[in-house]
Amino acid sequence: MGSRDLLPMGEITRRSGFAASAIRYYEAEGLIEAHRSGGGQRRFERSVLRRLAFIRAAGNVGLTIEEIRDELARLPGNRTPTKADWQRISRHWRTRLDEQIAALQRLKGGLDGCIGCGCLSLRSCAFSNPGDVHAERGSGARLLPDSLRRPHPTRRTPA
Amino acid sequence: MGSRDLLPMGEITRRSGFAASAIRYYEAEGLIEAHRSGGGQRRFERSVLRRLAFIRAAGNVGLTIEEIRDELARLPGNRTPTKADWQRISRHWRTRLDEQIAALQRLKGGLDGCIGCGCLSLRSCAFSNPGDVHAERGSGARLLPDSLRRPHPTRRTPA
DNA sequence: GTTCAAGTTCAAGTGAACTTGACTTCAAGG
DNA sequence: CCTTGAAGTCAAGTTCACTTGAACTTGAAC
Repeated sequence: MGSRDLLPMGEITRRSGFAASAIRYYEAEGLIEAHRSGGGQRRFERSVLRRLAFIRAAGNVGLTIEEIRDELARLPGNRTPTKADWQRISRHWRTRLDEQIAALQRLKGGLDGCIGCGCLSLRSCAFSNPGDVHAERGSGARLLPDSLRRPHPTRRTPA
Repeated sequence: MGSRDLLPMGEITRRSGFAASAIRYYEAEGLIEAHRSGGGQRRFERSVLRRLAFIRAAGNVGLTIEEIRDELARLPGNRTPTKADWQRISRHWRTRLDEQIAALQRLKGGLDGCIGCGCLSLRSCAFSNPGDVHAERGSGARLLPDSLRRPHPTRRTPA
């Protein structure tokens, strides 16, 4: 079937909601592919709209470009994701989401306990203990998994 | 009571878990205050440990430095947060956490519906519709509130 | 008095995910 | 042919929350 009717940039930006610069960036990063017209203009296959939808969804779930690239790389070629593809991916994302939800609920639970306690003392408040009490190497129960700990580029290993 | 026994940097870093550079940064940003010794060294009041605990907690909830500064600014001076302070703040955070949790659950719900549907077509998949269907001005149901939409510095107004 | 860990400042770097600027070129209409 | 708007490139800029490095100075202990 048709490898004809390729879509120009404008169509893609309009239908995907991404800025042209983002589209180019994704191409440069290898998340999507583009053919070229006689002059150097990009011409996209219809399937990149699906890829872009995927990218947006994955981004919303909190995957990095790197992770998204990996995930996409497992879908052979431009193939429309199969049921199996989708199930694997869904599992991945669901796990992530479950973690995030659980983390937030733990945090909220701690907060409930805190209301009106006037604490926020370093030793007793569930919100802030990572610093003082069992200080350095956070072995104890982390309230937030790294995935939610504020995507701090450099903070990674607080050293 | 003691406005004596001020704490030096090392004590603060040890007990708060923040790096010295972070402490200095927070001072520069006006989140905390410091006295100075004869030479120029910082001497902190005990209360800044509480402030730092607050900062860490707030950061974990996802507040930006800007927001934390605002919140702190409402606590008069160095006053130990009162019950009322805490209740207001807790409400604020709880709201935010509730939003975040709800958002993730909506997302997960959409994902459940998606499993095995083989969709991710731009028009039907709950995960990716913001782009295509009701395109531009996202008036429809957002799956993710801005608070979770990936703190994208520049993405703010996708323009 | 000497030593040296602990402290200081200031400028510059980091990483993620794009955007912006400063042009140049393409493609379709008149 | 000429204009116009959509598209191209490439380097550099942006935001956030810090960290890092260089180049000193302090201050508590011996």
